[in-house]
Amino acid sequence: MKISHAAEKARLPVKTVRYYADIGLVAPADRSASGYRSYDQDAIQKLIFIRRARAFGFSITKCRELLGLYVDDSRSSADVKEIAKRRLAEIEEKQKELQYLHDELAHLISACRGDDRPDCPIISGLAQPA
Amino acid sequence: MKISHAAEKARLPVKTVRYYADIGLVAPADRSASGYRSYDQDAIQKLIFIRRARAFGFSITKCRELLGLYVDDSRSSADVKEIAKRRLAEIEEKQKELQYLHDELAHLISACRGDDRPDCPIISGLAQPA
DNA sequence: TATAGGCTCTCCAGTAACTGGAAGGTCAAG
DNA sequence: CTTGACCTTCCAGTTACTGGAGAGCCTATA
Repeated sequence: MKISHAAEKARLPVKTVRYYADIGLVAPADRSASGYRSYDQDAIQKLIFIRRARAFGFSITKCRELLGLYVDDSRSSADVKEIAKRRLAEIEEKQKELQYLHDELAHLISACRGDDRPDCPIISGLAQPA
Repeated sequence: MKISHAAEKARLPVKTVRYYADIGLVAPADRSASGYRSYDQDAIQKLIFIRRARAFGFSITKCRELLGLYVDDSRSSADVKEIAKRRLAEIEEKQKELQYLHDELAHLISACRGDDRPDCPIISGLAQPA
């Protein structure tokens, strides 16, 4: 299967699939005589796996690690769980930050009349050192 | 005031302050005879403004825009409010995404026994095309 | 006065994870 | 035989810095 077909199956841009091959994340199963990358079912499955893991916010490095566990039939589920739990903690941290940001910005916005006059609590709020 | 002092006042890394000068975001008030950047109160205020806006997730481009409004005494508060509201909507969008991610990952984690055995719902969950 | 240290300068390269584009090869259809 | 859609490689750009090299400057102390 040529790259565009594989990319479509995995729902990834062709450029990205090529990039993943370049960095040795997901190698094509083979190359045609003319140098075209050729993907089989197994490679496509890995691409899908990566797309999903990326959507969960796992970095390429973590994806590499997870992919290693994915292909390793002898891995323990504890290893995977550990990585996933750390990622979950990161997500929760990000959520807290975002909530804080949201509240503060919403507060500034609600304090702003939003009229023609230059007087603006958002601007002055941002200028506060805190 | 030399750069390290200004950076400290604004609570930004020196490298970043220099970078902001390079990209024309916040220029130093002056240069010493030997070429050292010299910052005054006004420039520091702008640096603080930028740090805060960045912490709110405004991009450098948006910061430039906001800084323009910040120094422009004739701007309307409506302009600022519009930018801030768009930003708030983005934050809320991000929050929804993150919540979805959180729930799905938490679900996978809770389904995983986390023992020595290779059987792992997280891995198989990630391998699903959806 | 010499020197040591701590600052500052510029410039270059690297980060993450792609994305866009140029120049050129391949392949099937008409 | 040509057209057009695909494929290849390689280079550059994106965002917002960060690290480091190599060199200049400034001040305090021996």
